[in-house]
Amino acid sequence: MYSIGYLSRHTGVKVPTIRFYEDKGLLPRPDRTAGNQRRYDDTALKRLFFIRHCRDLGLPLADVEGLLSLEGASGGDLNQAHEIAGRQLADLRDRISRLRSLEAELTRISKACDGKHDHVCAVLHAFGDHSECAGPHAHSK
Amino acid sequence: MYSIGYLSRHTGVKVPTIRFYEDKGLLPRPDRTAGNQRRYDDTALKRLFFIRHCRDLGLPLADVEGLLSLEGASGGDLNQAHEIAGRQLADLRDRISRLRSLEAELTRISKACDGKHDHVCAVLHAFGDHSECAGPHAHSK
DNA sequence: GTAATTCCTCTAGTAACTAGAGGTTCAAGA
DNA sequence: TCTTGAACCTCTAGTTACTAGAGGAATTAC
Repeated sequence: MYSIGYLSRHTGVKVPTIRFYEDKGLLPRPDRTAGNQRRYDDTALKRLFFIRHCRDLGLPLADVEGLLSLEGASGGDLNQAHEIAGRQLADLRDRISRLRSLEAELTRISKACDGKHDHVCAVLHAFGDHSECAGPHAHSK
Repeated sequence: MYSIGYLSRHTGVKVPTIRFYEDKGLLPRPDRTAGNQRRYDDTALKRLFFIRHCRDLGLPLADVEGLLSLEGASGGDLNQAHEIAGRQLADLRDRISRLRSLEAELTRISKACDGKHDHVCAVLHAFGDHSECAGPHAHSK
């Protein structure tokens, strides 16, 4: 049986965050000691690893919950897992392409007046001037 | 003089968000009509464009505030603007590289059991298994 | 036995908005 | 001038995914 601190150290998820996941229903309520402290087993440890990995991959908690609910599912239900992975991938690619155009523009801005910024700085101007952007850029997420 | 709705339509910033920015001190409190409605001038319009552009570039509001406070500044103060642009650029590049490694992994996961997902799905397995990752990936932002 | 560490619950705060309730003002047409 | 509908007002509360802190109890190490 593991304490919450042990879980935290081994998964890299902070202690308050573990409690937060419990609150949200992502982790089942664990057994408690006589003194009311949480004690976890290996199943909980694995589940927390799973959550952490999904979060690292950028999945929102709602999707993680969806995946967790598929545990032990079979057949058609598993299409949901594929769908989540696919959706996430598309989202990721979109984010990357948008960030790349932002990178191009920031590079432009940063170089705008290298060194020689006297009285009216081109950087400030560039931040304010949308018209110089290479392409359209939606709100970054 | 422009209404808040006009500002919204012309900058693409939603009406409640404009009020929010005013609350946060990013936009000065505008004049009001006898009936207490906000009326803006061109200066406010430009300022809002500036804010929006910065937000599109991914700057947090705190940084936007910093840039706005540099208005009319000269000499050394302008280094701050460069610093913000540079910092933002570094952050962006970091995000892009992390997202790219996530993309690689999600691609792997998505292909894990194409079509043939019978009873224990590789996708679910892959989501839970950190050890198969190509490289380390910190929490995506 | 005692001291240090870890744990408990609870509230509130973060960023950057968004949504809704309930009510007022403005602008345009009849 | 009157009326109607759109746009405006303030205020509260909700969103996501945590994080921080207060005040106190339990556990662990020596």
